[in-house]
Amino acid sequence: MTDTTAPRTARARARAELTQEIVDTARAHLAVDGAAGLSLRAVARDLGMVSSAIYRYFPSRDDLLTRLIIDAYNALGEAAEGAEAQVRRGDLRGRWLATADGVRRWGLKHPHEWGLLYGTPVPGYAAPQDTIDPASRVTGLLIALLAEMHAHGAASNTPVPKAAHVSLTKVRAVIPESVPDDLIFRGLMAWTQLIGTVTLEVNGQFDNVISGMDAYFDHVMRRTAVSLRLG
Amino acid sequence: MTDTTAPRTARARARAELTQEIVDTARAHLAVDGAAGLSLRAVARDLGMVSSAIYRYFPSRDDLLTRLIIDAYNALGEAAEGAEAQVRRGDLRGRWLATADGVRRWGLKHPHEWGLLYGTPVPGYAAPQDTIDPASRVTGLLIALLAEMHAHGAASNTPVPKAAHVSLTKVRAVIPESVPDDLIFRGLMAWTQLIGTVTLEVNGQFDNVISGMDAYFDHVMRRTAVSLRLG
DNA sequence: TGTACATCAGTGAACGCGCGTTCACTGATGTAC
DNA sequence: TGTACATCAGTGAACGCGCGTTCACTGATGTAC
Repeated sequence: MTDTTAPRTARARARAELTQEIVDTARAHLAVDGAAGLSLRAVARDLGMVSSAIYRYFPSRDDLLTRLIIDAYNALGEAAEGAEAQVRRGDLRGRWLATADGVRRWGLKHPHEWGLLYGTPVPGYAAPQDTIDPASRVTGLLIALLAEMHAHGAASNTPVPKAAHVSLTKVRAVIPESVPDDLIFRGLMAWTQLIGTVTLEVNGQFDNVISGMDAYFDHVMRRTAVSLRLG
Repeated sequence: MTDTTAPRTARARARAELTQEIVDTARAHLAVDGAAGLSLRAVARDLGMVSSAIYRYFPSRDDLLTRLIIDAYNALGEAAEGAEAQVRRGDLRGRWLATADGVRRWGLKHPHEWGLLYGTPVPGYAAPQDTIDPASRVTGLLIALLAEMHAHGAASNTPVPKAAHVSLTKVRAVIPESVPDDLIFRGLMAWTQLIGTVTLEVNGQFDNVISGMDAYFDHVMRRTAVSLRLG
């Protein structure tokens, strides 16, 4: 009857629970006030603790912020993966559209967390190494798609100028070697179109420009699918 | 010998100069600390005034911020227009590339001002009407290009689904009627690609992904030109 | 051209607020024998 | 199973900081006659 993975002692269990409560409360504050307005004292107040007590759980405000960023990347990753997983594996275009839709939905639901990931960096905060893995989880989906597209013989071998080829050196480290330059460019541009469209929408830049963002986004992502040769 | 447009009295002249000094100092602070860190007291300190003196020039911090936003839109507009004006009028593709390059250069030179325009909105700040005109100055260039493209007979009349057509209702108010839906979508997507790429670069999202952003950006904008049918 | 009054810029003190972080402490929980 | 000591969570006070904004005031500049 013992929970094998659960923390053994009551103290450890309480600690895990309270840590989670702190993170949840902080996330709620983030959703209302944005990253700049996130305050340890306010979080402590909400939990009925004294502000210094937080320091038993997080050594500083920045560490709490890091935790929120990691959680946000994972939540976005899960949302995208979940949406993408609904689609028949062979339907590459459908998988792209589902990923895009999942990403957008999550972003609209969590605008301030979106800002934390893709918006203006928080002044004075430098993201540590720990955020890299969760961050790449989201892009992993797209890379998998590109690899499959290539394997299924997508006609996308147009050569690319030398300078443009060289600019891909770093990104090649995380993409299967066989994927040609041309396809990588299409992928990066599709990715930028997706993140850019959602960011502009979240920030309200389309407010007086587009009527009916759902239809607009859908059509834009269909066109992007075409440019990915998934049309 | 009288300056016809200049303010008449010494007082008015001093006022105009100091107002400008306040704005310049504030912009310098913005460049270092970002919008959230912009403080009236710090600006006053730099100018050797007492903090309350600022209120003779700007009724509140938000009004100063509004002024900075308007100036930034105008500066970006000028940078883009200046770059675009160098190109022979008939060379539509060259004009697009020059515009893109001008926009990027300005963004990289003024990352925090870029963030003010296209980044996460400043918490608690609502942009007033006065910012609309300067904001549309930047997009005006692209709209002019689209109109000329159409006039020069760009083949871009592929019909667009009903829902997508409807989503363009608002934007149609600022675009010549003759420009077809298909071309508007190409334009909006090119715009998003441009703003998105610069935003991601300014925020450091390409740091461990792309080596040689100049070449990357150039190639991406050439491809975008192709998708605009300027290839 | 000179005087009287109105306008305005800048001062200095104050209000009221919130923040991150440190530190010595009490009392409860966990561990080793 | 019971006791002695070590670990840890949470307290409350304090440090030192910065902020936006208001207000009564002085002294200089501008305007009307």
